[in-house]
Amino acid sequence: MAFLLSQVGAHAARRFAERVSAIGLSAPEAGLMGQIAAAPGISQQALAEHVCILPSRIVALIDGLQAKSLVERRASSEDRRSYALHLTERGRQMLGDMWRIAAEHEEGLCAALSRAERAQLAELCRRIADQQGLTPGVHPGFKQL
Amino acid sequence: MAFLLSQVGAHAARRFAERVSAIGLSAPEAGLMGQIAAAPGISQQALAEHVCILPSRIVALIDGLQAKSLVERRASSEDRRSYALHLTERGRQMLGDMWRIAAEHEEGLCAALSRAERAQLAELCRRIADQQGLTPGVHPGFKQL
DNA sequence: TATTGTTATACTCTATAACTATA
DNA sequence: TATAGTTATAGAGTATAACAATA
Repeated sequence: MAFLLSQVGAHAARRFAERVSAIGLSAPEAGLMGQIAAAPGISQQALAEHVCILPSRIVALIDGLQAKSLVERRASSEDRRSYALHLTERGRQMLGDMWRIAAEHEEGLCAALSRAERAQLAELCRRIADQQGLTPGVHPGFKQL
Repeated sequence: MAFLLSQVGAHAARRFAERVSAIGLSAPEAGLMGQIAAAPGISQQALAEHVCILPSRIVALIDGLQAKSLVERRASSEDRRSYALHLTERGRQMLGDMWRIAAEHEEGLCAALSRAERAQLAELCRRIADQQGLTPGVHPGFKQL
């Protein structure tokens, strides 16, 4: 059963990655944009700690998002060492597309289940996630150790 | 919800990998040993196709398992190009340990759920897996394209 | 002295193509 | 000519350490 969960989960992640690649995003990029939207002005270090990615990887990911004009690094007012990360207008539009794609993905993935069954599945997964200490909204795919 | 599934699934995979590493196996190695046990004498090509790993990666994985004396490559009687893969006696013992670890893992992962709820979760996941065309026992973690 | 962002580096995983020996 | 196994190689992803600017 643990295998089954892992199997379905990996399949879901893979299909989502395929879908968002259509708008030029990788899954980690999409996840990071969601986190920045949820905490505008966050620093790279704080973001790295929150999603458990190494700071060196954050740099590369933000570089990519900045090159696509989806995220901007603003100078922080308090600490001249750090940046305040924000989505650009284009980034916000892209995030909207991303959520539309996520909804389609969800619909496709759960096609075999009724609404009631989907709610039931969500509740069981949520109970496991809570008990296992998973941070809501943070994918363990990025996690060292 | 798709995200939740992927999150819990990735967590499950990660914890399993940590657990089997205690007996010196990686998760792909453990999976491959299970497949060989289920189809003794299978060739590397057939194995590669079945689990959707590239033949070149199979070579490296089987090299590793052979170096640990868990798998042996016997000469095929029909086709001198191909090998027939078998678990060694030590490999069978190791697979037993692996199943014990998998059972512990399952118990730990589902600690938040009652027996009835686990069965319910398994059934819902199985329905998704069937409808999505996932091969039972084959993890999409190894899958190109 | 410690911290933020960054670069350099290494190791694994994954993917492609080319080679060899058989068929 | 096609196939099984193999090798070489290149590209991601991930981890470590070290560096410059600032605190």
